[in-house]
Amino acid sequence: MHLPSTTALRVIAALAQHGTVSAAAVALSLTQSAVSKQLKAVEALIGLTLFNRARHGLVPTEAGIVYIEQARVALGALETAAVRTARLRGSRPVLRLHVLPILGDRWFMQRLIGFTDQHPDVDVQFVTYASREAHRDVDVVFRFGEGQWPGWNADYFLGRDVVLVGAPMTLDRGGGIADWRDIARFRLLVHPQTPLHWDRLFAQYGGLDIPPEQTITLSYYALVIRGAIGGQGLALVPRTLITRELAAGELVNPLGIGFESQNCYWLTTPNERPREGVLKHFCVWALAEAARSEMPQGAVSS
Amino acid sequence: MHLPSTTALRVIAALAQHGTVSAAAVALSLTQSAVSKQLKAVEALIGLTLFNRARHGLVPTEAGIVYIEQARVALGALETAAVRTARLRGSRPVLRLHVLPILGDRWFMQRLIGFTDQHPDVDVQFVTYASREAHRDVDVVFRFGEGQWPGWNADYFLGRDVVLVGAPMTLDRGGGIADWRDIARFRLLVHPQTPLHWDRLFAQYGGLDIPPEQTITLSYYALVIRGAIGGQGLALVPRTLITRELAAGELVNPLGIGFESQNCYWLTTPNERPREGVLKHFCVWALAEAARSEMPQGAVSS
DNA sequence: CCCGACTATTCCAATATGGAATAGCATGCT
DNA sequence: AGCATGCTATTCCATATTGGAATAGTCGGG
Repeated sequence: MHLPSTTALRVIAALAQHGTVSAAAVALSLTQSAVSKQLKAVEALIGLTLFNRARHGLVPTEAGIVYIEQARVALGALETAAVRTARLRGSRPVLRLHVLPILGDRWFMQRLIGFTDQHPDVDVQFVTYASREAHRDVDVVFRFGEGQWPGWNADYFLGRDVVLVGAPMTLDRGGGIADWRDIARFRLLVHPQTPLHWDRLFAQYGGLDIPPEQTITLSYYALVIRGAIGGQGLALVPRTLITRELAAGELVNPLGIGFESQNCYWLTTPNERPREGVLKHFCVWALAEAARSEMPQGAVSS
Repeated sequence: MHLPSTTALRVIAALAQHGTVSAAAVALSLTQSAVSKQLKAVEALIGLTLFNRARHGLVPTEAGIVYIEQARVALGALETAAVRTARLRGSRPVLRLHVLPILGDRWFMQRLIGFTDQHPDVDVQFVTYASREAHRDVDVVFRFGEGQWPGWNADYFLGRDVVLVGAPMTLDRGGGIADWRDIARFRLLVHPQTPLHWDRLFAQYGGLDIPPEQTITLSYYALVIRGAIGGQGLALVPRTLITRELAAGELVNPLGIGFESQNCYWLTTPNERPREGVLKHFCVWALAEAARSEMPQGAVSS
């Protein structure tokens, strides 16, 4: 039997992550056409549909879920191989970063060049699909949580400042938001890893009951943001991840509603690996850059 | 960064298994040229040598060991994906076999057609690189051992009959074997999973001390057999695996020396999966075919 | 019923792949 | 030494695959 190509695997993973062919194409630096064909090729190979073509993008079928999972395992293995051999090669210093996809897309890609320009000798490697076990290979892991991980040194990175946003169209159509209670008139986009965000918000303002059918759960942050832009409903998103959209007016934050979240992004390094040399430079740079990107005035940039 | 192609991964895995470019090429149904190029491509990709070109084949470097391991993980994931989706497809009955490479190469490939001819509707799938965890996906696992696996139903398959063999050239050069004690004059090829075979043989005949430096340990059975054919020394091999070589005179079994091993190949099925329908047919067929292949008269075949 | 936001398809150029033949390189035998 | 042997590396070339640009098709919403 024929095996899928590695780009096919990347396509599957990217589709799962971004939810649409076009978005996946951008993420992979391919055209929509190429992605569409790769997907079709894999589906032909296994004789099953992997994604149901739904209204606003692709939804994995049962087979798709299985395949996505294994594609990630395979890609993870290749990443692990690359990282471990790079360490063996040891020609130039290697910095291995484990970055959650959303951070990679929305924060790192634009800014990392600032670091690599200063340190052209350093081989910066991204690890995205790695399993937990592969954490021992990396120098820095960016995590989402409350800042406590045994054996890891954690610094607040970004994302504490969570804001309520929606597309202008959405707000208009729903009659606008003049008071926080108006939120109840909209559909709410939920991210499974942070379902408590909404509860937290309502608690702050005094309570609000939203029936579950008025929420949409989207498996990736990227989808939540896209959904909000596309007018699916209101979202709660760390402000730093959408500075561009806020600046461009694609998303707006009515009444400045938001809160400080306990759950945010942290920069963590293994305790046993002291932050020195290149690693130290990187941590200092990343934390400074993150702080800068959270300052309101620094937020306006393409 | 570019990723290796999936054929490159298969090449790496096959090289690790067969130890030479040419043998790997045969196993993959490619030319030696193609395999050589793929290997070179991967080495260029990661900037390291994966195999040291040694006297009789390729020996993995440190980087090679890492890479081989991850290539197997990646291929295993793809196999798992294929198997699990095939089950979902469910168009025609699927039979998933986990087969050790040596059995696949030396026994199944030639005989399986006898089964598929009788059951053209059945989708027979091989699983080779699968992790232990993936065992739950398979219908039949061929294992090497003593026949006891909790939760598994085991039938003796083949390989009990272990014989001492060497290339005719080897035997001539070493002065022939007129008595079992003459074994001490030869180098012995050892397979790490069955190091006790030699002890077992010597015990049977009354003891013999072989200094360790007179042995060569080869990591795969395929290499042991190849080594014996190539004149590296004497080997202890299940007779069924080398019927062709014995018939062709490439290997000879002086004096008929050999013994019944406790460690041999077993056909096992999970207890919770009753042997019925296609599964039953396959087990019956495989066991009968194995028995037939172990009969001396049945042994002569190309 | 058209518009917008998608995905699928077609055509074509660029690239990668794999086979056949050949060269190169050690080793062991005479 | 010198040749035969059993490998791997390289070159050349036909073919298959890939990916981009443009185009067509699809679906839901105002």
